[in-house]
Amino acid sequence: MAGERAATLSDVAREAGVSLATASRALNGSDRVVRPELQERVLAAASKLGYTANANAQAMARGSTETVGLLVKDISDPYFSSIAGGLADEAEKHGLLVMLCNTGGQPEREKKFLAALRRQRSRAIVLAGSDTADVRHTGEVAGLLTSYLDGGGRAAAISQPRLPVDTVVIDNHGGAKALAERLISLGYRRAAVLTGPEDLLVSAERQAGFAEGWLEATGSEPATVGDEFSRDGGHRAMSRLLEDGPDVDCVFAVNDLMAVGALAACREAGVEVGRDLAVAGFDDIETLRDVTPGLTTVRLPLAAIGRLALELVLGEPSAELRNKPIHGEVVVRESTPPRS
Amino acid sequence: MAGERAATLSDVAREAGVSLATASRALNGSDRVVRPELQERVLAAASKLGYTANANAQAMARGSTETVGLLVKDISDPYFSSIAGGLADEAEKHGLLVMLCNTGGQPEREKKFLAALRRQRSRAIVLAGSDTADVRHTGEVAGLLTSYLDGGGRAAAISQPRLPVDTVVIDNHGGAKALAERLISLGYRRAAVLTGPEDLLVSAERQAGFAEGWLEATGSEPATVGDEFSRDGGHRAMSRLLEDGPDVDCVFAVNDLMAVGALAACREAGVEVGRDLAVAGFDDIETLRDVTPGLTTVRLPLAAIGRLALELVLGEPSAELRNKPIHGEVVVRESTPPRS
DNA sequence: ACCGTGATGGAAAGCGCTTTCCCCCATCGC
DNA sequence: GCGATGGGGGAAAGCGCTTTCCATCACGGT
Repeated sequence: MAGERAATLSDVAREAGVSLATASRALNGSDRVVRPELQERVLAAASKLGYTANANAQAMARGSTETVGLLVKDISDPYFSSIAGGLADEAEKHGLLVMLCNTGGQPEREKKFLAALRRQRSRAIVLAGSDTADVRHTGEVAGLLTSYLDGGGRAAAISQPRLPVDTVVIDNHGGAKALAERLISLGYRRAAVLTGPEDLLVSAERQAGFAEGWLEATGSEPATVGDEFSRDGGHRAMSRLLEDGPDVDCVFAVNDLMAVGALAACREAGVEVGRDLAVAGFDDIETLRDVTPGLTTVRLPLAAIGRLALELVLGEPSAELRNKPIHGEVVVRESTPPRS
Repeated sequence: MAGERAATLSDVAREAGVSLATASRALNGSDRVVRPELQERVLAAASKLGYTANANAQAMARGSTETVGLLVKDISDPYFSSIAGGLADEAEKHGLLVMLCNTGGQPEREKKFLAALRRQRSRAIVLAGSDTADVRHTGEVAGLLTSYLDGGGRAAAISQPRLPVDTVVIDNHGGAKALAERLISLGYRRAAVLTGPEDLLVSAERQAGFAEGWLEATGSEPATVGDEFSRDGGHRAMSRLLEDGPDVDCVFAVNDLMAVGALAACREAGVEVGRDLAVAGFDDIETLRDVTPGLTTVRLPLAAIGRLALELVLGEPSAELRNKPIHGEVVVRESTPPRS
C-alpha cells in the first residue's frame, strides 16, 4: 500500500540493468540516443514498477518547470472564467499546467501570488485585468514582475499596458466610443453611464470612451452614476438614477453584469427597457446573451484573448514591449431599438 | 540583469555568515529555534540579495508540495467556475496553489492531467463533475487515482460517489424530485424533461429524480427530449419538443443553461413562458438569476461545494470513504407560476 | 567542582533527476 | 593492419533545499 515509497528512476535503472543516465535518457528523451533494445527494457521496467517521474526533481535538474500562472480577480466572474478557459486550452496544447490565482481584487493577495509563482519558478505569468489606478500598488507589482523577469521568467498582462510586460490591450475606449456613436445613430440623445469604482481602469476607460463619443456627437457629456463593478452595483446605480428622475433616454453600463443589474432595476421600477429606456453593456458575456430584452453590448473575444495572452507570453521574447490590440464589436440587440 | 543567477540559500547563508542549516531554519521556520540576532542577520541578507526560495527544491527536500489540482470539465461554464471560485478561496487560506485542469470533457485529457498532477506530487486532487457512465473510463480513472493515493496523495470528488475517494455528493435525484413535487403542487400535470447525453450522470440523475417524483404523484412518466448539456442543447431540445406539438404544461431542463436555451426557443416560437408553458432548470447559476421570466430552479451552493471539497481533501484522512451530501433548494420564480 | 541537561549552530547526507565528461568499442579510411 | 572517428553507456557532479546527527556551550543541581 502506501508503504512502499514511489519508485524512483534509480529503481527503474536497477530493474532494467542499466545506468541511471541511460534510464533518464530512455524515459525522458534527450539529444542523446539510446539503443532501442535498452530503451525497451527501461520502458518495461518503468511500467512494471509503476514509475512516475518527479516533476519537482526534474524542475530542479533542468532548471525549468512546466507551469504557468494565471492571476484573475475572480474566477467565478464569467469575464475571467472565459479568459481562463481559452488560456487553459492553449496551455494544454503546450503541455503546460495552469496555476490559478484568485486575487479577489486584493492587492495583498496579488503580491502574495506573484511571490508564490516566482517561488514555484513558473515558466510564465499572465495577469488578467487587475488593473487599478492605484499607482503605489501598480508600482509594487511592476517591481515584483521585474525581478521575476530578471530571473528568467516571462509575463504578460491582459487589459492596459501599464506593466513592463507584453500585453493584450483591450480597446475599452474605442469600443465604448463606437457604442456611443451607434446609440446616437439609433436616435438616442441623452445618456447616462453606470460606472464602477473610479480607480478601476476598465471602468474608467469605458466611461471615458463613451463620454468622448457622446460629446463629439452631441456636444454634451453623459451623466454618471458610480457603484460596484457588479450585478448588484448596476442594480443600485440604476435605481438611484431612476429615483433622481431620469432625464435620459439611454444608459450605458460599463459591463454586462452591471447592465443586467440595471435591467432588473428597471423592471422593478416599471420602466420597460427598449420602450421607455435603452440599456447597453460591455463584454457580451455568453451566459447573458439570453436575457430579455437582448442586451446591446460590445463583444469581446474573451477565450481568444486568453489564448492570445498565453501565446504572447510563450513566444519569442523580444527586446521591446509588445502590445496586441483587441477591438470589441458593437452588437445591437433589443435593449436599444432604433428610436423613432 | 538576467545575468546574475537567482540568489540561493547558500548565498544568503554566506552573506549572513551562518551555516546553510541556520539560514534554512531562520527563513523557512522549523521546530528548531534560531537565536533572534542570527535570525535577523539572515533575514537581512535574504532581503538584500532578493532571495526567493525555490519551491521545487523545497518540495524535493521536504517530500511534499503546496499545490492541489482541480479537474473541471470546462472552467468557462459558470457551474464549474463557481465551484472553482470557492475552492480557490479556500486554497488561498491554506496557502495552497491551485492547478487548474480543464478537461474539456475528454477522457484522454482527464487521464493526462491526472498523470501530470501525480508527477507534480500535488498534495491533493479534486475532481469536479466529470462523471460519466462510461465504466471503462471510470475504471481507468479509479486506477490512476488509486496509485496516486497509494503514493500518499489525497483526492476527493464532487458529484457522484463512483470513485474510491471522499466525495461531496450532490443530491441531484432528491433535488429534481423535490422540484417535480413542487411543480405538481403548483398545479402542473403534464411534464417533459430536457436532458443531456445519456451517459452524463448529472443529467441522468436529475432526470430520474424528476421522473420518480412525477410518477409517484401523477402516475405518469414525463416525456423526454435529449440533446447537448448546454444552452444550445436546451434550445434545440425545446424547439423539437414544441414542433412535436407540446402536450405538456411544464418543462424541466436538467440544468440552467439548457433551461435558458429553452426559454429562448419558446420566445422564438411565440410561446410565453409562465403563461403558456412553465420552465424550470437546475443549479441556480448566479448570472442567470436575471433572465426573464425568472427561472424556477434548484439552488446549489456552488462556491460552498468547492470549499467543502477542499476541506474534505485536506482534512484528517479516514479509513473509510466519506460522503458529504449536499442538498439543493427549490427556488420558485416566475417561469412556473401557480396554475389556476 | 563535576556532570547531566537543554539550547543552538554546523557538517553532511540525502531528495530524484539531468547532463557533462570520460571511456569503450565497433567502424572506416588508407 | 592501424589509428582516427563516432555512437552509445556509465560515473559522478550538481540543482537548492531540509533535516538528522554531532558538537558546543552555558547552566543548575548536589
